[in-house]
Amino acid sequence: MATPDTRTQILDAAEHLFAEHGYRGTSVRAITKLAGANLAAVGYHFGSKAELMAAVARRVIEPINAAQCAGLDTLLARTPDPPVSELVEAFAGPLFDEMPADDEGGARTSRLIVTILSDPAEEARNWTGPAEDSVRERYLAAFARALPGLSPQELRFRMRGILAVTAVDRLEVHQQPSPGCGSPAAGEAARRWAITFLTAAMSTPPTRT
Amino acid sequence: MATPDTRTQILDAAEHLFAEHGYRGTSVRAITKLAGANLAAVGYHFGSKAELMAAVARRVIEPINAAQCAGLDTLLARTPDPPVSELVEAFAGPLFDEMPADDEGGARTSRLIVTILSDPAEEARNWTGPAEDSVRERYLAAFARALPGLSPQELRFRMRGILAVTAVDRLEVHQQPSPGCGSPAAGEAARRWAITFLTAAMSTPPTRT
DNA sequence: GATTGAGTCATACGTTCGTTTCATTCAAAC
DNA sequence: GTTTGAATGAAACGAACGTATGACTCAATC
Repeated sequence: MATPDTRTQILDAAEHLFAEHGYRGTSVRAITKLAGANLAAVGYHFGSKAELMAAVARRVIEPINAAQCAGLDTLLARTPDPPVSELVEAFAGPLFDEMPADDEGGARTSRLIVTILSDPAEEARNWTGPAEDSVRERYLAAFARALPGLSPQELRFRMRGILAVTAVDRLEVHQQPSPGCGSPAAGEAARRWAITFLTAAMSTPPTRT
Repeated sequence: MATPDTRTQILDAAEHLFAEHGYRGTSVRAITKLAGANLAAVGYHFGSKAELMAAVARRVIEPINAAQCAGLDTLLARTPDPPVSELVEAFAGPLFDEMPADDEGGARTSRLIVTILSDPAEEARNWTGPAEDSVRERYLAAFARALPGLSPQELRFRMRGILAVTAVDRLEVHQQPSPGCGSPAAGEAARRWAITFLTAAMSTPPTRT
């Protein structure tokens, strides 16, 4: 295979290192060294370290967002009121598809997503575009129809729960791998466990006030 | 009130800044400046920045662990088989009690716990002692009795879910505060939402295999 | 063959970092 | 009054950081 251009190699190296050590724990020098590129290449291709981080985040999030969007389209084409379980699967499924437990790239991706969501450095989080908000708002509306009587605040809380469970699960799988996990079967099992767990949580009646 | 000694003031300042900017995003100079102490005081009282972080983490986690432990003791003193909902409350409750959304110290604490759990810096991660593992194992056993038929792997998955939901919820509250959140009422609401959400998720039958 | 411009390179700049050193302070012990 | 030792203070260390600069390479264009 032809070696990719410098820009791509920097993106790959940055994705690897940002995922493992976070934004502040990764130096431009380490990135360019791993990429086999010159130190100044980051400035030339991306402008700054922060903009490189944004590019890395976009490249990872975009396919997940697209899959979530397409999944919702498919559901809504069939019925205007999809059941909770199918909404959960359409939303959480792509998070598993894009970070399979059985290949190394998936491990990096899951770790990187946690970084993007929780890194204390603002540079790691200030990258989201309108596309991401749009998808979340669409799911929010669909869940609101499927769960009448749930206050908007509690619904928001539950949607955060979906992200939390999927992201943190994938994180721990690779931080302290247990025997047998990492196989394709284990990845598929985790996916179904998550759907079970989250469908039950989302479907439960509103908290009595 | 008498001004606390330098050591305590450094701990307070470090807790504040580590919570807000993470381990790598906080400099010893910023800590000592906020504490009104000399730069060398950190080295003198704690040895290094990493050991200061460990001291901060211990001070925050210990009361939570103790409360989780005591809560389980109380339940088990009443019945050898507590219901899932009460186990969930005993486990997740202290996480909310120790980080109330309505006071500033609680806000700091919640952010700090997320830092401890997820900061990419190695110095912030590998600090948990055997006491923390012990409590988790005890809850694991109690949940296993309350949820017969659930495989150990799926139970582990669900326990991770509890931590994920509580931690990430408290994180986002302070990352993008929405109007009205931060009030005592909102903090109490989040606590009850979490119990509802997690009890339903934990109680659901095992995934069909 | 001269020109151009994107890309790469070595290098340096100014800053900030964690840590160390050594002098100084000051209340308690002798 | 002298000694002692914990605590603090001012200053400096070397290393690593993100970024900027200017020269060089080299295929494409004229």
